[in-house]
Amino acid sequence: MRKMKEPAFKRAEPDARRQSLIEACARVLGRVGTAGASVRAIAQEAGVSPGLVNHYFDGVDALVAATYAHVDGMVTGALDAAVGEAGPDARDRLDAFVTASFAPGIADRQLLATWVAFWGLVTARPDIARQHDEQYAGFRERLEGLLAGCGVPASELRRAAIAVTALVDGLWLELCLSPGCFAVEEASGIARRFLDTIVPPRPA
Amino acid sequence: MRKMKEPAFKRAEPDARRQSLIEACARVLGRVGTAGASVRAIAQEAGVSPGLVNHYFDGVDALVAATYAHVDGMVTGALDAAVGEAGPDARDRLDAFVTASFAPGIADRQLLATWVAFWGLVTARPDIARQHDEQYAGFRERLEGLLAGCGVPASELRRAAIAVTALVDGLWLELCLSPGCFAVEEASGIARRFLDTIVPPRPA
DNA sequence: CAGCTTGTTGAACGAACGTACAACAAAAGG
DNA sequence: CCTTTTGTTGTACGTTCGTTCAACAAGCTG
Repeated sequence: MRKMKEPAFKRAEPDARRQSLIEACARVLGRVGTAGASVRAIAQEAGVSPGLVNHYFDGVDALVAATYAHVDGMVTGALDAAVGEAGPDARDRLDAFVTASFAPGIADRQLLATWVAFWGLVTARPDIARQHDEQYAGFRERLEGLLAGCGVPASELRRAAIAVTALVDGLWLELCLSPGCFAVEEASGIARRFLDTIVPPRPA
Repeated sequence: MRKMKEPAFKRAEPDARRQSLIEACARVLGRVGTAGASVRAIAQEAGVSPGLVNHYFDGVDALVAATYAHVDGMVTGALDAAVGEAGPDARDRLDAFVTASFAPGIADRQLLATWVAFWGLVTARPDIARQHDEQYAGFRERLEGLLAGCGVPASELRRAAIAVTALVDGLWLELCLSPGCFAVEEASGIARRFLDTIVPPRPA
């Protein structure tokens, strides 16, 4: 029987390889936390050699930033999908948005690890702080659209979006950090009740 | 002129030394972030030799955990002081509590750095997760007391405390991460308005 | 099949890390 | 003043880190 010489490695398109490194980074962050997310650990998780990380990213920080952007995009996609499935009613769409924020896979400790790693860079790196500003503004803008659809007056739109974002983020954070403290249903119940206080009642 | 031989170092009581190391750790975390908070950097900040850190703490993680506990105690003290200065009215005291959460020195990026470093340990270390559970429960309990004083019924106390904590934490977090996005006054305004919706109106 | 392009490897390097420990000296007691 | 105690030092060790780069091979081209 002839021994087939297997290829030592497979080539990949730059974008695909970048993607696989990002996903490996997210997995490592979720498993061992910020401290253990070294170039070597991430490369091993992705099944490639350590040198490849520096070939695609300027150091671990840049990879973490890219991972944050990617995970943020995934979350945004999941929330948009939930809004899309909610039907035409504006309030139903808003409720779907906040409820999906606490769904399993979103309110997840492993996901939080990516956020925490990113926040850890904000303190010392102005460019990372700017990236956070932009993505946070994007999230708020999305929420402003949903709130406007529910009849929140334009003059209060900004304040309402900041408030809802803060409440959802705070609930999400504690849900990730202390999953046993309160249930997902409690979180979405609290958020919905809060929405009742800032959204005009729907016409009966 | 006789040259005085200055002492090469000064001894300190164990508690005082521990305290100075904790404060040095907080300063280093605030300046260079989680990644740069090494044993050597913290020891240099405290003006002592590197070996002393391991003499008082079982590694950097334990020091970070102790720093978190210390900073949490300082914040609690500041909030309690604000409540104490607020006078006898229950609602005034509650307002003082949440307003003080956004005061300069509390909503501070350097303070956030300690929190982020601590959160980074929660993912991988169950004992750290338990410590977070306890301190978070303590914060919530304190808030439940203030809410009860305002006439929030006992059956809703738990839910209300979770909600207020989440909103305050969410506002505090974004205030630290993106100080330019909205003002401190906006944050406390949002929080007070939220309190109006869960606290029974005071008797006129 | 030969040649070229380039994604990928893996070792090598210096720097920084956590840890341990023997030597030292400051403070206290006699 | 001498002895004891112990907080503190500073070095040394082994490990792990990020980074670099010459060599290699996979896959395309002709």
